Amino acid sequence: MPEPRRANSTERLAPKAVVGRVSLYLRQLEGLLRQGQATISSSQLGAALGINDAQVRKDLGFFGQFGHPGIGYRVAELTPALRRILGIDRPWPTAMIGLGNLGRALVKYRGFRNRGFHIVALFDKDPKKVGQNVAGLAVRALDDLPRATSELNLALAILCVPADAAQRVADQVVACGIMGVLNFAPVPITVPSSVSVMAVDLSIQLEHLAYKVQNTQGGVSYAG
Amino acid sequence: MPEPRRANSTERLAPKAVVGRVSLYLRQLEGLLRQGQATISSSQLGAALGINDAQVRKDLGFFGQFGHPGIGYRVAELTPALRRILGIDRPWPTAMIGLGNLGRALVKYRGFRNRGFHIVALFDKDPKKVGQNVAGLAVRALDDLPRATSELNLALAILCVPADAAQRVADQVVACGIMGVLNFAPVPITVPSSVSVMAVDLSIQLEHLAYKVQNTQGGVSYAG
DNA sequence: TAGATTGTTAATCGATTAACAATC
DNA sequence: TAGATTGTTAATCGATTAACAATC
Repeated sequence: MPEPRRANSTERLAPKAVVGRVSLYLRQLEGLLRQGQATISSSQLGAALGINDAQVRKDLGFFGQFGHPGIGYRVAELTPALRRILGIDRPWPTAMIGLGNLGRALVKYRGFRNRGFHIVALFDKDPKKVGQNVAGLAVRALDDLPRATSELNLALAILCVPADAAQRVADQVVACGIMGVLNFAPVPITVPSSVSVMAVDLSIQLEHLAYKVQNTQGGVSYAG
Repeated sequence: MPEPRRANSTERLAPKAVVGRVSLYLRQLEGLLRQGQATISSSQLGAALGINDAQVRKDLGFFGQFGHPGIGYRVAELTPALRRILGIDRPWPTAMIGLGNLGRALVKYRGFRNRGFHIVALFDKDPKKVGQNVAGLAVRALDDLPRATSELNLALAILCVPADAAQRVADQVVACGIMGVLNFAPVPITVPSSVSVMAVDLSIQLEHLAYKVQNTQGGVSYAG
């Protein structure tokens, strides 16, 4: 009976860590839904992910009240609620910019389409690449970005360009009215506060891994 | 004159956030080195990255004393010190496991090799892929992993396999004695505490972006 | 020397966890 | 009802920032 109450209209953006965990909860719930499990408690949901039960409740509490005391959370109820919160209850027409190795691979990557991120236009600066076909889409010139943005209603852009081009391209993206950028270039980009950016810095991840391996007890060196 | 003093022998693993920022400092310093700048203060270094000067000093202080009061940090001194701290002052022979779109792209990606991560062996379960050549390396069967690990001294593995294979492959990787895993599979993997894992979850990043775009003032919808 | 800047301690801020009344 | 579990407040823990003596 209790329709999940409206989220907090105070509308503060949730902390990064909270949003990341909500994505994990959602994945877990999608699995439970497939398995046909009807309800789950915060402690069960947390245990599966190594997260404290109070944390699970607090995280969800950030967005509203979704649980049933004595029962837990109804999987069929919480799952769509979290999809709505994350904004993946609808498609996101997305541009891929930069079709080097990484860009081409991500265009073909299934994981994005599955979550509603539809790559519908490809752009590259290199005239030799323009016109090429990648996964059924023709690569466009970067100049074509403003027109394509309005025609295709592009909302997001994935940036897979070299470091020295990243800021310039980001400026073009912003000028077109695109509101979100996933930045794979190994350099931070600056955008107006109305535009959202998430950076995926692969080298930094790998450096962090090297640090951990080097400093985990037992050491690493074969020479030791 | 003051050779950077030995790092904290107490050897606690630095917090994730600290290590991430140290990677950023290093990149910044490498740029300064190329430009020939001799010294930099914590406030200058921080300003370039939007980080508080006290934070910069505290982060570096975690690993030792590298600065010179009244002067700042000598670029030519701090740069190699940070490389050593992160463990990228030497090559890391790395295996790529799973040669779908993402795996193949990452094998060709220059950013890894530049930082000392040398992908020297490729593995896939699919017999049709075994023997194929990717970027000059022949794809091996997964069964070949133990032998290749000792022959090539493999220290790290990059996992680009589907979700349902991730844990099984991780177990094989651990059994071979590989000490670090960069996991691109959209599912957390469990490994012994002596093994390090960094997860790169592309869908979670994109979901976070959708959340931010949806909840940033001004909204997003064309219907609004 | 005077000015600049570090390394580090103390103060602040934010995030996680514990505890428990309210509720099914 | 008794047992389970939520939502939320208070307590704890950790990370960031401010402040400043020490130093070049």
